[in-house]
Amino acid sequence: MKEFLERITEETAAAFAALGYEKKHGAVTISNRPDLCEFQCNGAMALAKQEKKNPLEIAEAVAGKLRENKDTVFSEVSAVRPGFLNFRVKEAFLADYLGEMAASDRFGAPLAPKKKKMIIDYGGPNVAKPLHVGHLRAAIIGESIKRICRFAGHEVIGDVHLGDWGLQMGLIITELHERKPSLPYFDPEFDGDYPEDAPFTIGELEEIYPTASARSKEDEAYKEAALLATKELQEGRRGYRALFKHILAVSVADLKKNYQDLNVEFDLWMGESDVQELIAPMARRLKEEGYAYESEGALVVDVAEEADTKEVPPCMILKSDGASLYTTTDLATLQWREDHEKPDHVVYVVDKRQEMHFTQVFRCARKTGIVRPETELTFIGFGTMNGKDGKPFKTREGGVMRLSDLIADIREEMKKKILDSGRGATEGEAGETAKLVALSALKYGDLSNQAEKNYIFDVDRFTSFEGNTGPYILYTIVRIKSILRKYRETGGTLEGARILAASGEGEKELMMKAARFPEMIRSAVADLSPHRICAYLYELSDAFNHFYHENRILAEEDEEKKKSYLALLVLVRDLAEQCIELLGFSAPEEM
RNA sequence: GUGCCCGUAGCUCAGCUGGAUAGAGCAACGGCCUUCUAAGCCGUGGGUCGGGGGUUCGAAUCCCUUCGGGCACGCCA
Repeated sequence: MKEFLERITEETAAAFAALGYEKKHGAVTISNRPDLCEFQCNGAMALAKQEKKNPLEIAEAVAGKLRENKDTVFSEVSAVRPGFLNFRVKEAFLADYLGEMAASDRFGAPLAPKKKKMIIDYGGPNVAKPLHVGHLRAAIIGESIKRICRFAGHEVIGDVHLGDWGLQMGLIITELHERKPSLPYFDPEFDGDYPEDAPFTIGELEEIYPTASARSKEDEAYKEAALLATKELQEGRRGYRALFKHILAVSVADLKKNYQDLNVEFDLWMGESDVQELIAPMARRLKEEGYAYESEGALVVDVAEEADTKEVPPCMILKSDGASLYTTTDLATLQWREDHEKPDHVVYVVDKRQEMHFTQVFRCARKTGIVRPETELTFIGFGTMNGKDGKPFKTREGGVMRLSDLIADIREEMKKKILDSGRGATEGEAGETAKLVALSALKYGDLSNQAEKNYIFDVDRFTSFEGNTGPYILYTIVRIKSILRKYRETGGTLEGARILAASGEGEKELMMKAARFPEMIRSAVADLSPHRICAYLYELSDAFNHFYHENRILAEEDEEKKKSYLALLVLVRDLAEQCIELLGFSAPEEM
């Protein structure tokens, strides 16, 4: 189905065309002066410049043409001062449009013209290290973008892309060796089966790594040992590979639990270690085919382009000591994806400070044919999460905050508020509701800011139940659900209910907001921008709350009208729940 | 040094391809609960859109310049 503005624009465009002007001048937009009109068209002014005519005369001619049409969607058309065309639409037309939306399984939202296979890379956690707030934005934004793309009709794979290779593994192995030297993993002579259970818990693992990391900075011999262990692991030493598998398994189980708390789900749990065997052949090929050459001892590929306004350094494939780096693994990962998934589009949701790195990787991948020429590669860089002081977010003690602690704090805060609200929730109910509300606070707080900008992470503000927050959105949905429930409980049925032409102002406002859902989705999909959805959701909620205070829905005596109100509520509830689903959280029945 | 991003109300942020009086939320103040969840609603006060030029009938929006802040610039990830 067509978007609401498209429908209206068809009519104005036809009027422009009938007068011998280009159709494009008929573009209608939402009014920025709601006191004067609902919609406006500014085309007459642009046209006047081009035709060297009086804009008001053109506007008046168009208005006249529009008034000739008896089946018009407009209830009011006027041409005003410099050359604006102002409109109001017929309530019945609006109601019919909403009826169509309600009957559509996707509320009239457009499907992407061409279905793509996409991979969204938005994890990046390190094995053996707890998730911290630095991983929060990638998870929240990436998850939402994944859902948005799926809603647009694409086939989407979410990839966690674990950091599971490198020195950190050697450090853990070395520290473990010190603590439990008798384990069979360290005995080069051992050729039996290693134990199935890991010789450590996630708690120990999370303590072992920082300890080892700190010690390696002071103890040269220790560091040497760690480097050696890393090398031996990479060369396939049997006991170390077995330990590595344990570390990975224990860590991944814990990560999954953490991501689950965020309502974030990955389809692919690949990591850097999975592409290691691709590196050597890849480097060899690039060298043989003349893409890569030696520079200052390292193997590099030039990726600078003539149009560059800044210097783009060569893309480094191998360090001068022959070791791989971040770039290498990312290229190998693209290679793996090409080989196994053949995606049409790969999207990276990563801290924006890594933009240069991805520019290099993308160019190198294209130049060397690691990806096909038609494969789209997109970098979505998000800004830093700062504390109230405007500096990167830290705990009160100045350390890095663990994600699990942050979530627990917010849940606790929410639970307290729910119990204090005096709505009679039990301890257990409050706890469950608090989980949903906490998630809405956290995610909405993040997504309502534009991803690419830095933002102030203010727990007090996000967990506040007032204003433009996740809890406010949920509260609005819960209110609607409550009314619908009450109606059902008193034996009401919505059989045959349909949305009638609005009779009140708040009602029409709400209906106009609802009608904008399809165009909002289109732009959110086009820009991969969850922030658009938040803005819409807030406006929709706001419009509903106005309507709610203006009308006593269940007490409405006109039965047809009451049913129409309720049908509208069903649509608004469904739209709002579709929106929060795309943002990655959900609403309780009561709160 | 080179390049990118940001600068809008006391605070946190919207403002789409330039349009008619720059919008929200918080904070402040004043109202509205015997009636569908007051976690709400209504109202009041608060802005030379960092500064200066320019393009245009019209600029927060486009161009130039300047100041202030952030970030990135081959062997970390």
